[in-house]
Amino acid sequence: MPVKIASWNINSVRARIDIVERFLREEQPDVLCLQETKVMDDIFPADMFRRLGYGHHVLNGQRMHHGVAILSRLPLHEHGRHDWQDNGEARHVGVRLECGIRLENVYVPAGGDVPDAAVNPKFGQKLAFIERMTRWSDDLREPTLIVGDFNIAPLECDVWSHKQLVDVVSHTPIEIEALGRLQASHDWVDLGRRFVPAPERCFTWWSYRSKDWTANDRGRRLDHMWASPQVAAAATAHKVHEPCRSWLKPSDHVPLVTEFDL
DNA sequence: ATGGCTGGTAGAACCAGA
Repeated sequence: MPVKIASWNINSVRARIDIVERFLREEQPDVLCLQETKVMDDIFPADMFRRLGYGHHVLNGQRMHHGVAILSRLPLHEHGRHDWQDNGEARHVGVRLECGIRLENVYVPAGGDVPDAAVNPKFGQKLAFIERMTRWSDDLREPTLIVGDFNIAPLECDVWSHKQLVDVVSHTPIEIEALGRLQASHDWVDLGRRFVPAPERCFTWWSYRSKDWTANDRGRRLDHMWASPQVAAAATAHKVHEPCRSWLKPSDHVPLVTEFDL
């Protein structure tokens, strides 16, 4: 059975509701995972999703910041949410699809400005989040797809300039090593690089601060979809939906879309 | 010229993102 799964850091689902609708109409994913919804569950803009046939909602939101959501045309069964920072922030929710696979939607902390846990606690929290995810992943035995904003660009070709970003949070060696341990803990397959082999350009985020994001293309690959080996084997197509970065009032991230034959 | 912008919330000479 073909299943199409999308993931998008939306940077406020209320501010972005019109382009989310456009994306659903044009792309027709079966399941949409959102990060940075920035809204409490009781005022989540659920009507648009229901109107378009996405009647199954699993929400883990909070006021102002963070927040994740899974909207689906297929039945979902929530199986849990982890607080991998142990500080109450809403950054994960997991569901099971009826075809059997688990789907985990995660928003890894950005980590602040200074890549030194001694002077910047947010950086330490980011590393702790990844380490706790790794312990969770160690024990995982079911076929799983984990998607979201990992806030780490692991490969040299995942940023516009490795040399200029090597000391910038999101591309530092210590973060990349932590992400590598997470990947090794379950033999996770990086679907982005399965379908777009390195060193081909594959950015998913461009700063708002550039007047024209296309002009110098200073992007990073911060968003990812990782699959258990047997789920990865069922993937038939994958893309980064770059045009969304030019839509009206865009998010600074663009969606990832993967098709499976499950 | 990688912070130059943006959203939420308050009503900011704010905070946070990455």
